[in-house]
Amino acid sequence: MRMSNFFSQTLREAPADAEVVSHKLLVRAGFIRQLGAGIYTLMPLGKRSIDKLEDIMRDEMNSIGGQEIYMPVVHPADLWKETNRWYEIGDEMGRFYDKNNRDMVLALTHEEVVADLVRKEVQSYRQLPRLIYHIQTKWRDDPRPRAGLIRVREFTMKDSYSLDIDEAGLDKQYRAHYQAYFNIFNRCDLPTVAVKSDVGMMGGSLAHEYMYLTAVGEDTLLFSETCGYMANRQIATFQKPAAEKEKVKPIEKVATPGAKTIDDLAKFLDVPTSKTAKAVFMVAKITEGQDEVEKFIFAIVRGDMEVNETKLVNALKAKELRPALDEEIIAVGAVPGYASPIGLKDALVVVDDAIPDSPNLVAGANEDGYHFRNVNYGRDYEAEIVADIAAAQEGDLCPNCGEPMSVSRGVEVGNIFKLGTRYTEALGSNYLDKDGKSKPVVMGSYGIGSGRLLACVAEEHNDENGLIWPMSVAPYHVHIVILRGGEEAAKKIYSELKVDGIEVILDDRDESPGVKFKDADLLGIPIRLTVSERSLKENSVEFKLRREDERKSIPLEKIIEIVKKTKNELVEEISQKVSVMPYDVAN
RNA sequence: CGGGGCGUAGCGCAGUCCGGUCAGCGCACCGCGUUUGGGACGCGGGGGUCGGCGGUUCAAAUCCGCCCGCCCCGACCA
Repeated sequence: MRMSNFFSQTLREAPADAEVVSHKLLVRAGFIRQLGAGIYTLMPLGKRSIDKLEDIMRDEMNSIGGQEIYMPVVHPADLWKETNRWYEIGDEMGRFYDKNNRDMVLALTHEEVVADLVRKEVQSYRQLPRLIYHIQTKWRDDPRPRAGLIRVREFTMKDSYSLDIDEAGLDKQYRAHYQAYFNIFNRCDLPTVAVKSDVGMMGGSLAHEYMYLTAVGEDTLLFSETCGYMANRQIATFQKPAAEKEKVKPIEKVATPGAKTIDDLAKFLDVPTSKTAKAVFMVAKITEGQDEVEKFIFAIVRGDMEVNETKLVNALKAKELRPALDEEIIAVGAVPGYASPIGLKDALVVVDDAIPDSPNLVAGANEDGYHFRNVNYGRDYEAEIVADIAAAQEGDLCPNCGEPMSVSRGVEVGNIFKLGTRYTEALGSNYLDKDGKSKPVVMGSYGIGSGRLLACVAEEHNDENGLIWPMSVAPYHVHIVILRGGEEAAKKIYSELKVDGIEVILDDRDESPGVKFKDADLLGIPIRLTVSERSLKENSVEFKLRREDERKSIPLEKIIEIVKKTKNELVEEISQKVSVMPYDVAN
């Protein structure tokens, strides 16, 4: 490609909107342009890199038996009504009407379509197992897109779907993906870790997320350096410090004027926060069939802990959870700041599993300015649900090894889910087994967002001068800078490399050397050649790797060979990063 | 959805408090010339409904109201 023909330009300055480095550089280098919040155009360079990522995904999917298909972005809502997700999913779903006023859905994902396909195509156990995948646009109307391509609303995803006769078959395909995903990320030179995750809106029994650890990530991970335990904060568990065993004491009302927060209260009564009960009021939307009901939730954790809303949602099997309004709190007979589980009406009480083991806590008295001492679960009040609803925090003890855990931020670049029969049962996607019995197909679903992956690779590989692409992801292999006097020789090298299948940018623009070098650094093509009068005088070409400072002088007659060899070495170097990862469900 | 910020030329910004030569600067872009190994220089030039609508006023980028858009934090989410 001749740079004089480029559609995109480089920018000396990044848009003020861009904050994270991958966003700034991808825009400045001309890989992407923004159209709206969380909506981006891929420019020619970006498109080429995305194609490379997607081809790596295809390769790995094919190698575990995947067959590529292509499913629509626009779905009739009926299908989503059948699985109930039309009702369960909120604003995140893009909905519209077609000309006949039929409800339509913009695909957030494709489980429904797969299950529909399966019920039409698969009749017999002889047709299983299968693995299908596609690379397609999704629309998820995320409340807060951010950080360039890292979190967007419209995005392309590779998603695969495994189809099996039973759990054992699913487990096999799940494990195959577990490894294939590491292969994909390694082939993009992106370090990732797999952590167990919440199953979220997908439903299902087991899920892993592939996290790229970076400060710009929006997920928080808890991990133990001692044993290697790692989990998303959403589901991370921890060993809760046991409360001292003590005799249950009689309940006692105390005046606590002005002590509305746990800290105030602990100070005022001179007790540790672990001797208090923290009340959190939420309103949950819970789906009952096609109906939605709102329930007032009174959640209680010990004063030294925080409520983890994901855990709470899961404990409640709720669709949505929001903080309760003051008037709602008052309506159930509670007093904000002095709330108590004792004497509530119409509230669903959920207590953390550390509460029943924690005697004689201080809790509100449901009366302005008063608390109770020595409140005991079981004696003074009961809960509808007792579950782990406390959030793990830095320093909490690892559930595995008991050592204090650290936290890290990460971006989820991929995920794998054991869906089971959630969708196939809902849609009647059954097969006949050997005994002629009808059974639902067992599904798994596995996704990788290509744009997010590109952004993460950019985030990982850059310096103050620009991007530094791994050979496998680079839009071009070689970048030739023509300086004065180098025109003819450069064009000859360009043509010869192209004939040999090397992808080359030729900077034939009428620009000063400084501009050309700056742009070459910004674009981050792995190999740079500089052809000039100066180098030609010595019958040579300057050769430089983007990631290194060293410049070499290569004789003209050897340059093609050296470039090809280097390109292959860089490809090989990346493939060396692919290795077998231990599969650890416990983690 | 809550909190904060922003919207003036393709990009980065000044001007807005205090209404009136404020339609401006740098980069980018076009022409000519010089320059040519790390974002060159000179001369000349093109480009903006000042996010939109409404209001106040003799006069609005500037004041008021409503709306739209974008970014950040939180909630939420893959």
